Amino acid sequence: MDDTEKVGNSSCSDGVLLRMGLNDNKAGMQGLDKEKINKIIMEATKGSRFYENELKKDQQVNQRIEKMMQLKEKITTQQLLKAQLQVDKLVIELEQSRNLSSTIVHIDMDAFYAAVEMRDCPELKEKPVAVGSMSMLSTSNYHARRFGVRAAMPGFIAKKLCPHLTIVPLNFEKYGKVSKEVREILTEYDPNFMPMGLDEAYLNITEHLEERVRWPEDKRRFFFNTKNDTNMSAKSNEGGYSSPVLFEDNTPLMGNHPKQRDQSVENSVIFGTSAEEVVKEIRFRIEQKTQLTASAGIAPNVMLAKMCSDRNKPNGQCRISPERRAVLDFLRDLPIRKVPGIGKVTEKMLKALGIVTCSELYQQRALLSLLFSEASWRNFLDISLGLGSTHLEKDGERKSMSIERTFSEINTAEDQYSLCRELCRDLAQVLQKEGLKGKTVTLKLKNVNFEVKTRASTVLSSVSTEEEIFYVAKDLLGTEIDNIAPHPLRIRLMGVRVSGFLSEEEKKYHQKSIMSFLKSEKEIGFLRLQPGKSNEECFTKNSETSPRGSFFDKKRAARQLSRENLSPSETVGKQLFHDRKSSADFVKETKNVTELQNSNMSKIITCPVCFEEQSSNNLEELNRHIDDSCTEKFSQVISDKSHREKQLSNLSDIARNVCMKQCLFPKRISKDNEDHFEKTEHAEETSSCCSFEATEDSVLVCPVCNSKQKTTSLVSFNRHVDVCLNKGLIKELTEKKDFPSKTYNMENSNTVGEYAH
DNA sequence: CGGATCGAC
DNA sequence: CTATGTCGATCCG
Repeated sequence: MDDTEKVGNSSCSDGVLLRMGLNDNKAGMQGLDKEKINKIIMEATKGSRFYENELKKDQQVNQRIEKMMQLKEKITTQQLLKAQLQVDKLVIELEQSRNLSSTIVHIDMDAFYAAVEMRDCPELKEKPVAVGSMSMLSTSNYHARRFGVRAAMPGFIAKKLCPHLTIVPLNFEKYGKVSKEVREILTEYDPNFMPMGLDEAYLNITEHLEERVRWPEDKRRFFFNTKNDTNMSAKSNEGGYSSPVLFEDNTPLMGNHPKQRDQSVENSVIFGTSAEEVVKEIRFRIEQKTQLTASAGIAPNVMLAKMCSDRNKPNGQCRISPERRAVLDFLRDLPIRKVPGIGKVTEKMLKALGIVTCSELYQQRALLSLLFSEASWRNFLDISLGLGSTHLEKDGERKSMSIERTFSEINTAEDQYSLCRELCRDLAQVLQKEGLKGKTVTLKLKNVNFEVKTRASTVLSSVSTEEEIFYVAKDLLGTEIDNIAPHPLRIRLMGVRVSGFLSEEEKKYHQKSIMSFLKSEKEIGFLRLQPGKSNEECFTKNSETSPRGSFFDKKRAARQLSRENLSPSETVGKQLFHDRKSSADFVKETKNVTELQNSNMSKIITCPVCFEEQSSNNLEELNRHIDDSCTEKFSQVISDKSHREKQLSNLSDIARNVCMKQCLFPKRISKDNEDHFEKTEHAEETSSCCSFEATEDSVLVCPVCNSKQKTTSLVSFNRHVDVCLNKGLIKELTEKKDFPSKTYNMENSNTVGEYAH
């Protein structure tokens, strides 16, 4: 959305509020200047709980900056030199991998929600308009922006800035429809285009361009929608901008092709075959179809395309030609805040280091590699080189699903619990619609002082129904209520999230193991932990002898849990208030369940492991089902292998193979004498799948320094390998005489890049 | 794993 | 009166 335009100047200590107000004020136009805007905002804000919290957050950021500056002081020129060598070696690699062959387009509808509302209500056309409510605005039109009215600003403050502002409530259904119309156009240019919200999308038009050169003119001819003509020209004048005829942007619409000025058909236009022409065509068609304008960016990668579309909005487009030089020129004076992924906080931190533009980001690359995490400074480096993804990766599987609501203060436990239940119910509904179950439930609370807390709990088996989610969430909530007692918990927001879904891969693995399990006992020899004995015997034995933390203990815990959870849903529903479960209560509940089971009432029982409702109330049958579920659960544990393989993919190539082998076939060089279950010994010999369990306490050898690493986790092992790799790299760089040929100079280290100064 | 934070729409 | 809702990523303990 073009109205999400990043604003903010958070470098000054009182910058908290500035981010809401800054606005270029076109000279001579009706509106307010920055100073006035900030004054009004400040008056409306100061003293509020919200403001106090903003100040608090701001101080936290300042502390982070202080820490960073202290770290910076400790850096020696030696360290900086080493870092420079290391980073610049990487720069060379990155530079070699630069790929300019794709054409990525970013389409961004102008002030989308506001534009739709204005289109549908001519009354609004000449007025300042915002979409949202008195408490929060989603967007504003350009007229309103001149008063400092922007997205993410509460409506009541916007009203103070601009008393004539019309606030239109959100109407997502309508925006969805319009969005769909736009997408129908986009899909013709890239069937795999990637929508980002309702008003933005990325397209990879590389293939389209290849085909298009062979297209006859007729395929590139489009007609004006004469019916909407008047409407349309009014539209491109949105907010009083005296902009022009369609496509009077940076380049003339018709380009140089003589044939493009086709007069034979009065009300049609023919577009050329270049990327610019394609994008003009897209914008033309969008406007003809929806009466709304869009801005666009064309560039060799996603990041650049996004920044590019920002350049000439509204109703304009911009292209970075696929040349290294053009990319670097574009970036040279570009403020880092314009870069997607760089927000208010990062901007402020970098500003503390004197970094404002992308070229400055490049100049400080060595320093940044010492002050920031690997992921961060690598990202900074990519940004300053103008590197980004050259294709559109379809987003992966969903990782979490959540729901949250803001309300006026709620401070009684009773209301809080019923609210929590309601959230769980609504969440369960959408969760089940997508057929998802997750193992982690997170409760989010925001108190009346705007302080946010999250509390999570991971359970053994995936949850998805209202009851299951609430069962976990209510305890999290209870703990928070208890923690603050005797004060009441005064909240203004509550949210519930479920995460930890089985990935598609895991689902398949899971399914497969169930299938083979059901198919025949013989075929699942790998599951059998002790040859010659049945699985059941194995499980029972281990559940008695295995050390704490094992799956079998968890199973037992699950059974315990089941006694609480087995109560039929109505009971669970009633037991909710103030049930911090005194042991007496617990006994009562348990007793109820026992009675229930003994009686022959036909109630629905929920399996504590798989959480499926069981029609039978025969205890034996139920227990058998629970055992089966546990077996299933066990195969899930095995399938965790794929997780670790994913982690391994983060390792360097050299390290990965070694590590992979060792993880799959761990060689136990030494081990503590405690906590070894027999199971793993057997498992190691019989199957690599089971042996994975044993990896936790095995010894890995660093593929770089060859020393034995006793790891408790792959993460720390990875860290060690990384350190070793870095050491090796520095050594290599300092020892090699032929590389680099130039001497590195701290002050002026532009040996690789091309930024001036 | 859990919690906080950042950033995007 | 009155400062969103949802999601993914990352960092740290």
